[in-house]
Amino acid sequence: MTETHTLHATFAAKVDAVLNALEMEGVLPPDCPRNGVTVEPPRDASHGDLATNAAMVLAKPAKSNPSALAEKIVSHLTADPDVTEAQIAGPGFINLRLTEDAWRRELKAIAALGADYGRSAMGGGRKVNVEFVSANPTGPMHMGHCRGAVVGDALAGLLEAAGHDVTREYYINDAGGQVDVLACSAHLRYREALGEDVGAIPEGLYPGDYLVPIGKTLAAEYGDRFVMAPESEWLALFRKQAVAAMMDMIRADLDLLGIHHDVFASEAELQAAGKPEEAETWLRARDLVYDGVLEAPKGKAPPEDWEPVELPLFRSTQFGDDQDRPIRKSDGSWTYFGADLAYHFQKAESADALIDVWGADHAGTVKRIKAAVSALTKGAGREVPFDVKLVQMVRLLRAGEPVKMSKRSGKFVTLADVVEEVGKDVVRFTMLTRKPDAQMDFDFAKVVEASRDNPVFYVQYAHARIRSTLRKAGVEPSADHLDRLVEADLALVREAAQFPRVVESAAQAREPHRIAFYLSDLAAAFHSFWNAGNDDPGLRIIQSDDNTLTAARLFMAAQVAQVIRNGLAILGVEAVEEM
RNA sequence: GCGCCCGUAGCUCAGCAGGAUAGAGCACCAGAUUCCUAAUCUGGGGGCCACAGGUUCGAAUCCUGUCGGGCGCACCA
Repeated sequence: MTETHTLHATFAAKVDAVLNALEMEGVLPPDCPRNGVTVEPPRDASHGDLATNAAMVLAKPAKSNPSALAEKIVSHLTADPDVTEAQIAGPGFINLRLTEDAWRRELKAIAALGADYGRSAMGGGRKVNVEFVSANPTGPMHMGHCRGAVVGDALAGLLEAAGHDVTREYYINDAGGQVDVLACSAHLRYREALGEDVGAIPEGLYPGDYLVPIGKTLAAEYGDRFVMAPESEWLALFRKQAVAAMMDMIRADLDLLGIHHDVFASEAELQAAGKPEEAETWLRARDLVYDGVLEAPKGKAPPEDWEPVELPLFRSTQFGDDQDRPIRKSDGSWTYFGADLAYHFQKAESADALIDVWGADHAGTVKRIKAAVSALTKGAGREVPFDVKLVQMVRLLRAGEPVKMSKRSGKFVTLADVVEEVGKDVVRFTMLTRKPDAQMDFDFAKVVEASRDNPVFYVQYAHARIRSTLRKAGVEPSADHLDRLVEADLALVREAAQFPRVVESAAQAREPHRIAFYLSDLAAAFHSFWNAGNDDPGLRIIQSDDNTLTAARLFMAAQVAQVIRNGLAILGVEAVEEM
């Protein structure tokens, strides 16, 4: 816990200590649960620096009323040398005002911790597996994958910052029908590479040009031996090579976004290792899998080829799902779900918690997989918490007009195109400026706009302003005379000092977008401070006739920049030095 | 028909697992540049938090129902 000596953490601990003392005095009952107690800045800054709801939350268990309990808490808190004022307000809030010195010390703490300021030990080194992207290995990444990729990676970064041991994982769906189609498409390109006129790519195969180089590679390697050969001779081979080539492309696309997975897990290898059979045997032994016939879909006209078939079904209805779900197809091969439950069980063996980041179009499958993971891990004697984060679709716009895409022709906007046009940092930050479960628009024109309503720019601009001032000042930042700082400076320090608790609460909620919103707030506080220097020259950072004040201001500003940099780093965005 | 997500200012969205008078940006109106980046800032108007009940000291937040929008509904991943 060495890295949590920040002001917010310190005061949370102090309130906790007061509650301990009250417990000793018999005011509070022993072992009273305190999870509802918060210590955070009040919504209205005029109320003070910090506020706690402890008296309201604990009044009932203490068999007292909020204001009476608050009085007792306040009498302890006023004894603290860092507290100048402790007042009871509203229904029982306790508002604290801290000494200016406490904030000056926090400024030094930011400097001392540097890039580590904001890191937390909250996670206690728990192992969290975050599976994200997991795009089918049948082509390059397109914008549909982008948001999940960024949100997943930023979530992983956030959990790391909050003290978790994070594994970034990608599940390669290399065992289903789609990769057979890929292999057939590659075979066509292979024939084409050998000089055959294949004409238009038939319906049902992947038409994209990206398969042309695969065909050439296969032609160079195997000559014409597979041109007339039956599918059974080349399918597995072509599938393997095509998938490998697709994964190289996908890895390159992810690299453009600065995303690097620790583990790439293959569905085909999982099946080859017999993992789904193991899971099935286990589930059958507990009557969680049985052979049954599903009813035709209700409400809508059933598909033309629908027919009742007996399949091995997982009892997901026991866990709130609409119907039981097949784990094998009628030909005996595994369904996606059948393999996926075994895969999640495998992941759970080496993790304390699992998180999947999925596109919202898979929302309908959340219940069954959560049910299966719960059943399997509980059955193994160690239930592993499992969370599915759904990210909504992104609508691509160009100056307000939807960007047209045609799936049939294989023409879609690739991730590489977008990154090339607007840059990695813009893509990443923009994807995090909306909570993931709301649809969002991504407008090529707006995201590169240099204005207040573009948060990417706005935050970067604040950082660049500070850095360029530091370069131009001609005075070294110094903490020697922080007593020269005035209220306007300290207001900025208070905002910067929120960072550690923002990281913790964002990590707890598993919502990286909160970091992005906080950075916008901090940037706004800085721009406001900067412009205050227009009206009052005494508030400018550089005071040509006063080197000690300049040095103190530079020190303060440098720490604001540090916090912006640290926040951006969690999101995987680089801070710029100038604009 | 069923399930999931969503409904907050004219527009785009926050709202920190129930807290104080619901916030920001855009747009609109009025202002600030002999000065470290005005690519910015200051002030103003603008709200039945879709609607109706419920839970409690207290609800935009939790529960139920209604209305409205999006997505998904057999061996596709």
